[in-house]
Amino acid sequence: MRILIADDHDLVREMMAAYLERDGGMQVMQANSLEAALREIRRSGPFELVLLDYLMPGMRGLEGLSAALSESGGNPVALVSGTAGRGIAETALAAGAAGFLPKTMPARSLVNAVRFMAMGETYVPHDFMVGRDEENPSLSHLTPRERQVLEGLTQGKSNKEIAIDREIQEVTVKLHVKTLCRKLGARNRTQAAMMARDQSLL
Amino acid sequence: MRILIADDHDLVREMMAAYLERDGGMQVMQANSLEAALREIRRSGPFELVLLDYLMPGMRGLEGLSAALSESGGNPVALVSGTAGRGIAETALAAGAAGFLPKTMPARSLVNAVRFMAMGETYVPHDFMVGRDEENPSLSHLTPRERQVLEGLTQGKSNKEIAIDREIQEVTVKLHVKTLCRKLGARNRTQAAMMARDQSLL
DNA sequence: CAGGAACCTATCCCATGAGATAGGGCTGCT
DNA sequence: AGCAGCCCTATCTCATGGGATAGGTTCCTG
Repeated sequence: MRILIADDHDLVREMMAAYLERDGGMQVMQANSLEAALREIRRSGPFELVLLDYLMPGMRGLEGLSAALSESGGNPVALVSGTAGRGIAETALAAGAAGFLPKTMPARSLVNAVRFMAMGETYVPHDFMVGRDEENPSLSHLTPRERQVLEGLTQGKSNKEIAIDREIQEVTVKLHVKTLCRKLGARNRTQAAMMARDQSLL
Repeated sequence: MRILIADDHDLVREMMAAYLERDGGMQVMQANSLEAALREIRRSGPFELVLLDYLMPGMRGLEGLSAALSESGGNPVALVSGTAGRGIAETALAAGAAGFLPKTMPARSLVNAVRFMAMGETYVPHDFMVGRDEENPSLSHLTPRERQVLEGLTQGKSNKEIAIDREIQEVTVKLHVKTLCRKLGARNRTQAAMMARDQSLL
């Protein structure tokens, strides 16, 4: 079985590769950025599974996932992350990911999960999706525009800057900021930005 | 050689343990939180080296490091982190850490680094500390008060709230915010907060 | 077609943040 | 004593953010 692991944390990636090769008998290729991963997919053909780290140079949220999906033409692509919460996981699956592997999962489940996904199934740890539904905002209730505005907030931009970026009026940005803060339970833009960053909502 | 790895990312920790046992011939104990690590140190005696993940339940910045250091009585304790920058590394070494291992380091260096630190030496990847000195703020130029205010900013607090917390006037907080933003190169409070969080300055 | 959802805009109002300027007090160092 | 650095405060601008209300569009779905 040929798979590709893309993660900029050399330590983690190389150890995962060693583990999957030794305990899973797989052939593992590696890349340390999204760009390198795409190049590898183009170069050495389709993989039975591609694992992408969620926080990696070039990923830009879930854009990288889409890029990898279209590049690997039908073959499964899954996300790996140490920090992202269910909000990300849900969005990733909706965007076509084959699965989501939190780094808090036990190592012994890894080989099975990889095999499972390579067979075309969708894998998410059971205990990862259950639990708090209301308690955890999970940004799933944010509209696309609100997400864009929130992205601007995380970059410390002013309403005016965001308005220019998105080509809308400043008042409209204010509206989105207000509703987005309400949905997230934040008292102001800074808190909203920190929550987004903390929970890796974006 | 007996070492202890404490990391809440089961996947990463278990694979590191497997790697060090197989390729390094070491005996590796594990813990998934600071508390568990301290318990393990007390229970199964001193280790030749303890590896602590920087972001782990109970760590509270570098408090966890100090706790582990005093608990393991003279034996070396090192930090591992995927996100922290040189600001943290410097502070950690100053606080008595035996070394700092970024997760971006190559896996093959790991065994050597561990052996090195277990012998009482201090290990930090060379390419990690060099380079940008001015470019990277590293918060070392912030005064104690400014750090406290920055902490408030990362919690999304208003100037008034911070003023009450620290028992100073609101105007004074504004002054600190202004100078702190200048030092960090941030254009506003939100950017300053995000920079602090990004680089794990706090 | 009616209703909902998401989006956009406008106009007010008040609170807050950002910035400049000008002090005074304290500490530690030379 | 003089200086520098840090901390605190005051007063005064202007810009920005936060919030309410009201009304408009488009698109999709029952």
